[in-house]
Amino acid sequence: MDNQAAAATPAPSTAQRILDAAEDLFAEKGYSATSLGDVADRVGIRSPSLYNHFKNKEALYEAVLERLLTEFSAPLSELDSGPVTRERVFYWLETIVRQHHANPNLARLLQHAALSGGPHTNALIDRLFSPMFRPATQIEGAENTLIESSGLQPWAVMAFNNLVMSYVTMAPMYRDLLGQDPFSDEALDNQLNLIKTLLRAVFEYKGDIAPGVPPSGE
Amino acid sequence: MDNQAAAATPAPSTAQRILDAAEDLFAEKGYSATSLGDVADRVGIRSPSLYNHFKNKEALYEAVLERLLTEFSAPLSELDSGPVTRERVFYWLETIVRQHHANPNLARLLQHAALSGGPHTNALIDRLFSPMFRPATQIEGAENTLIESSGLQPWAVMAFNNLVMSYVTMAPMYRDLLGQDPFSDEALDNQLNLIKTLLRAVFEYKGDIAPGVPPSGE
DNA sequence: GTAATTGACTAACAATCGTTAGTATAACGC
DNA sequence: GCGTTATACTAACGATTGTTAGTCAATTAC
Repeated sequence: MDNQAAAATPAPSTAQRILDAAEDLFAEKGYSATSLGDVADRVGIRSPSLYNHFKNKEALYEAVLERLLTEFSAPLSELDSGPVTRERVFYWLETIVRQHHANPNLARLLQHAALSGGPHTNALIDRLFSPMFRPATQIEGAENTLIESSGLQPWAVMAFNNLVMSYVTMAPMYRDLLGQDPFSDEALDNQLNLIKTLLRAVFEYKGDIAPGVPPSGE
Repeated sequence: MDNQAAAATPAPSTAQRILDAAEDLFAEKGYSATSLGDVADRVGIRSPSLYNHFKNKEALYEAVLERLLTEFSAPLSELDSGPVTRERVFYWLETIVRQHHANPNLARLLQHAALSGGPHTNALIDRLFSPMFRPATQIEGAENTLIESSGLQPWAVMAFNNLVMSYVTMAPMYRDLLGQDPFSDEALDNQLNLIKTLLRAVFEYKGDIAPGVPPSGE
């Protein structure tokens, strides 16, 4: 009768179940469009009972955010030290892609925050993005690539990050457009393939910086 | 006294001013987080007066969407016919970038719709994205590039589109991160430079498809 | 000039929101 | 066993929401 298998994943506490429900709803609808009644309904309790676990809606949101940020920053913390080789950049990108596939909610929450430009944005920026822009960051052996030598590096870093995150935030649209589950293993492979190919192209491209193309027709 | 200069841009009607205000607010906060009171305040009227111009909130939203879609589809309609050359792909990308810089609201509205996966999404998809995936679309002279030959083409098309749109939807974050106005002329040049460089790298890259990088550290 | 239409307004509604107060029940400490 | 704590509940609040009804001044039609 004792469920040792379930002991590995013990029955989640009410607070955790509230966090789970709130995370999904905040990520889908955003802060103000998510009602505490919706959260409570998903948990199977009444909305005033939420106040036994969180001070108010704002505190619940911040708890959701905190849990997501620690979840996402953990696997990447090991990259903080040591030289930044090309291989580590690839590994870093692949890790991020897999993380966002495993849990799309952080990207969605971040996108909501960025759109509304609310006060939540700053905390997100500091925790997630600022580490990407440490001044000493330069990729070994990439001194003369198009990105490094053209002053576009921070833009390029953001671009690749956006590539990963927008895939997640646009996922419902991908589903309708391409007719397949954007979170399937096959889709994950496709995205990894594409994004690594783009990164390789950037690293190995030896041509000039885009000189501009005459906008007139043929 | 007659203002001939103003005749070129005649005083906008109340309906237009409502559309302008609603467009900004829907794009910033999303549908349900935007109240008709906010819209009315921006126009300088009371919220019930909105009903003299639009049937209800939903109709106002759809009118905003309709105006944006026609505004954005017009400059690109000329690309519907004729062969798809590389130069035309560059021109198409540059046009899209410039459009979204001139008015970021469509991208933001689209991002809100995609996140919430609401019923508005389908109309947006059909009008904006489906033309990108006409079956006969193949880029002249690109038969053997990495994108064309690897079955990644629709993914790549979406990736480049996401690159453009996520720049806009993440603009507030760019402002705080990079410390400059993401919609300045200089920033526009930077983004155009980066995105064209990426596209050139994709077109001219002759290496293999990403073979995967051993994820183990050094 | 008068009638009709437009478009603003105020007042008010039902619903929903976040939140508080007060109560009851089950579990836990000693 | 008993008091304490934790956590669920119902009832109710003030505020805000989208929306309707009805009024009134200004513009337009003839």
